[in-house]
Amino acid sequence: MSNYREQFKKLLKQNGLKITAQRLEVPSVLASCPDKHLTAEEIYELVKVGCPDIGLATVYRTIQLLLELSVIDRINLDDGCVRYEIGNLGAGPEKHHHHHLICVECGKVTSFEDDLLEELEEKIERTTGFSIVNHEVKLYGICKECGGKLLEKK
Amino acid sequence: MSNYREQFKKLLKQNGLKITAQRLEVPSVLASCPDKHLTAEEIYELVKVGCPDIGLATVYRTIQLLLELSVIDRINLDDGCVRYEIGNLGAGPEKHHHHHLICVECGKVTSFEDDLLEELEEKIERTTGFSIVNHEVKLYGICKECGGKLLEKK
DNA sequence: GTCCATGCAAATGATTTGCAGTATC
DNA sequence: GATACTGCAAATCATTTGCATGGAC
Repeated sequence: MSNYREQFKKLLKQNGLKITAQRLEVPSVLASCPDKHLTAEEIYELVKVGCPDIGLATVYRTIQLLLELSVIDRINLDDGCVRYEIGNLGAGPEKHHHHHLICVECGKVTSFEDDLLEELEEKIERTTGFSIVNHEVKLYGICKECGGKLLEKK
Repeated sequence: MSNYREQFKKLLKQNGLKITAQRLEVPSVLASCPDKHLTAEEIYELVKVGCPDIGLATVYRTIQLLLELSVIDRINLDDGCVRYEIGNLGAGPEKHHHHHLICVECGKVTSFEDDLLEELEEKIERTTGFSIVNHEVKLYGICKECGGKLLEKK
């Protein structure tokens, strides 16, 4: 949907923030590759296409802003750099998807269904009295495709 | 057990590595606070007590070594610095415990039972064909104690 | 005696910050 | 026109690396 941009502008206004080309471009880049998990540097390179004079510091500042507004999510794959992906604006604050399957063979990152986690969290809340508000789950393993390829080789 | 140190010495020898005071001191510090999740800097400060001339670089090098030998585990709580905790030497490579409950009120970090996760992982393997070999799970929320205190205030 | 390991200082790489100029409201 | 935002360069912070010295085997 292209009213994504309008929603975002409204969000900036609501928070007393100014609408600038830079602030529009960063989420636009993230939204254009929803499953890519880009680093700040990668975002910088892509943003420069539509906004050639932008500085890296502004990219970082905008990322910070977008995180605070929950427009984007931070992902840490422990590969030395933090990554970001577009969140689902307007879907409500409960709709995180900080849970990834990471293939140790090809590096591909995919998500899995929320509801599987909800079950786990319910059980933990019951057994520990800990009330869960957010999560970050990374499962490392071998994806279907790589598993198939490894079998072929044998 | 104090044969922990002997086990570790054996491990070094097996890998053709030299036994030095520094290499003995770092895991010793980690073992003395098993649930503390120390940063490299914190380890450095503690190691200096028994080994005053050690350099920070050696701490980092030793940590790297211990990670490779699976003597310690890395934990990233996304608070800007990586933390480490002693692993269970000799309990076999399958015994990770990279799954934590993090209280957003008091910052306390605890672990939860493995078997709850195993169930989740089984389900995911069945539904996605992804074969899981390791995990890092962080659940953010409010611990029992803080939950109680918050209720009292009302 | 031979190398591996260490300490120190300098290098690195991601991220942040200070500041003067610039654009938004 | 006031003030928030930006770009640049310098600063920061955790971690790594080069190199000459020192210690383990």
